[in-house]
Amino acid sequence: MIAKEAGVSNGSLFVYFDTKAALLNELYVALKTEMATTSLAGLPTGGEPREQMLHMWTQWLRWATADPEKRRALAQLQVSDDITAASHQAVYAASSAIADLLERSRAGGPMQDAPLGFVLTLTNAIAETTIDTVIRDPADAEDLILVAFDAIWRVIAGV
Amino acid sequence: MIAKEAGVSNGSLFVYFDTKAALLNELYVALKTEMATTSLAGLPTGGEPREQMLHMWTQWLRWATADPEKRRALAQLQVSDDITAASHQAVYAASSAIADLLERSRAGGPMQDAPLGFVLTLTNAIAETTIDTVIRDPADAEDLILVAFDAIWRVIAGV
Amino acid sequence: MIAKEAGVSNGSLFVYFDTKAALLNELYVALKTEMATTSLAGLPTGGEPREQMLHMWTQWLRWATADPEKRRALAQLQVSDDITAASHQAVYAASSAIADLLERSRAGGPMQDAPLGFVLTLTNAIAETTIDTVIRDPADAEDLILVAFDAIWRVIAGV
Amino acid sequence: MIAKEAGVSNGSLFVYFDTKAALLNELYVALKTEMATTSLAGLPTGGEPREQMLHMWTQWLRWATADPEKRRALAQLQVSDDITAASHQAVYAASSAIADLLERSRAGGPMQDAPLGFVLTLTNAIAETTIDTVIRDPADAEDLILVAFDAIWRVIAGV
DNA sequence: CATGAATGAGGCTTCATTCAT
DNA sequence: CATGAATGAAGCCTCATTCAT
Repeated sequence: MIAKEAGVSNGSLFVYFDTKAALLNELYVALKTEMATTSLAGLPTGGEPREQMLHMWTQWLRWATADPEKRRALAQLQVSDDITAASHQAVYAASSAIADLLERSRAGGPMQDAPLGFVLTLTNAIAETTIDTVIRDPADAEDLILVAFDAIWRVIAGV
Repeated sequence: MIAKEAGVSNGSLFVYFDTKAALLNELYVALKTEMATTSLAGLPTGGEPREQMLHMWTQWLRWATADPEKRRALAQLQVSDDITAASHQAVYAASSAIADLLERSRAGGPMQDAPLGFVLTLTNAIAETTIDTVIRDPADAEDLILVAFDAIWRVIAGV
Repeated sequence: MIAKEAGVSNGSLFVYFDTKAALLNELYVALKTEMATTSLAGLPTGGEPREQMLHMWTQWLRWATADPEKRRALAQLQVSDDITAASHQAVYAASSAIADLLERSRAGGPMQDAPLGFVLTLTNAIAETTIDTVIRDPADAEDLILVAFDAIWRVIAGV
Repeated sequence: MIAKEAGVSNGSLFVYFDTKAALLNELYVALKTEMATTSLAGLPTGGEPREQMLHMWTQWLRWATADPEKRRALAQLQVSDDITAASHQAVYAASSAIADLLERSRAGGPMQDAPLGFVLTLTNAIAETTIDTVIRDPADAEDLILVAFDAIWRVIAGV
């Protein structure tokens, strides 16, 4: 199915990926990296953490809701047995700019002593829940995105 | 594999479940229902919403962390194409007591106008993130559970 | 499927038939016997062979076209590996009255020296072809039945 | 069983045939086409219809009796639910030369007004009955084939 | 005698992978 | 490097049959 969708022969897949799992892992890392890159594009430098977070948040949700298939793929890859710890680690590394932003945002807040990885996955989980809700019912997307941002900000910064 | 694990013949599976998908759907609903029931067991009646939420939260996390395999199964079932809308609906119905508690908890707070379903899935997502983190590294479970509870409470009640 | 159609449990089938093949054989013999009996009912005694044949022919086609499912079942049973030589023999025996009629009909004709079994199966084949055609397109049934009778009579009696 | 007989792996079957039914349909059309082609090979052009029919008849029976397994396969395929209307149609189309011959043969005879398809299946049925009889008891094959030809000729041309 | 749960062999099909061209 | 035929293990499911109740 992947070969057909890509318009190549099934054999060609194995020229570039040793196994199916290898392909899935690369896809996973690529999608997550794309997501991180897109979310951080044009981040207002020198701005307040909250302003920067809002910027990232908006782009993040826009990216994911614009392409529900990618979102759906990620949802399944994230829990798949095929994705190795190395891939998860690579994603974590590719998210360092986001981690930095979270680090600055939580400074002095109730989450300042939690493991950073926890704060990151928490943010991720809230974003994905919001995305799924928006995809399922795009009616009040604008409102929901803001409500969700206030929520995540309360989680991280506490205000 | 399921048949062997269950100690019955493969054919016997199909005496009770018409298809593999039917089995998965029943399992999904059963696990989620068990989770909801367990979380709500012994809920202090007449207590404050926050106190009740904390009770639920604690039991929820205890249930999930006590049985990582169930948690892992749920993680994959939740995003599986095999789970029908009817099953998701059944789970939603079985979660009405939790929904009630959330409804009371968010009264007057920043989430009071959001769709209840969104608040429910958000709570779920935060819980699962916490669970996964605890399972992966059970060292500081106690702390993390409380930190996470404060976070979810900020999300819902805003304080 | 047979059990459900019959409104009994699957187990009950095996109270009356040792194997599925046994059931099919009994069904085959029963259907063929019913067909023979019906075809010969009210045969004008003392009439000319041609008159008797026409009588049989008409009733035969009527029986088969009235119940296409039985016809279809017979078509498949006839070529099934499950039907034993004994069953085929039993059908042959149950068709003795038809055989007698054929014997009288072919006397002095071009088929008088052929094996009687061949004449019988030939008659059968022509009847079934006619039946299938009538079932598929019942429009000109009356005409076709007569045209076919003339044909079979030419085969047997040669006129 | 088919794969083993063919000396290929089971999976290879599905490289060439999407389903088992597709294979059976192709086999059915191929066998019938082979039969038609063989029967008509070397047809004496410009001869009398009767002479041509006899030629076809002889080759037809020779082909079928020479390979009882093919005959047996056809007997079951012909009544199988797996064979589609399209396949039956394809066979009909591949039999057009036979149909032509039948058309010429019945001109002015008692079958001239019957549906051509009926005459075709009738001829087929008589041939198959003859074949089965010959296969079962090859002793007097020569005689039977001629007796049967006279019969089919009486059916079609009436003489 | 009737039932229906239990069984396991077998059937059709998919699919990840290999490899000769 | 690209292809696609070939493979065979594995997967889901059906079904004839058995047997305890």
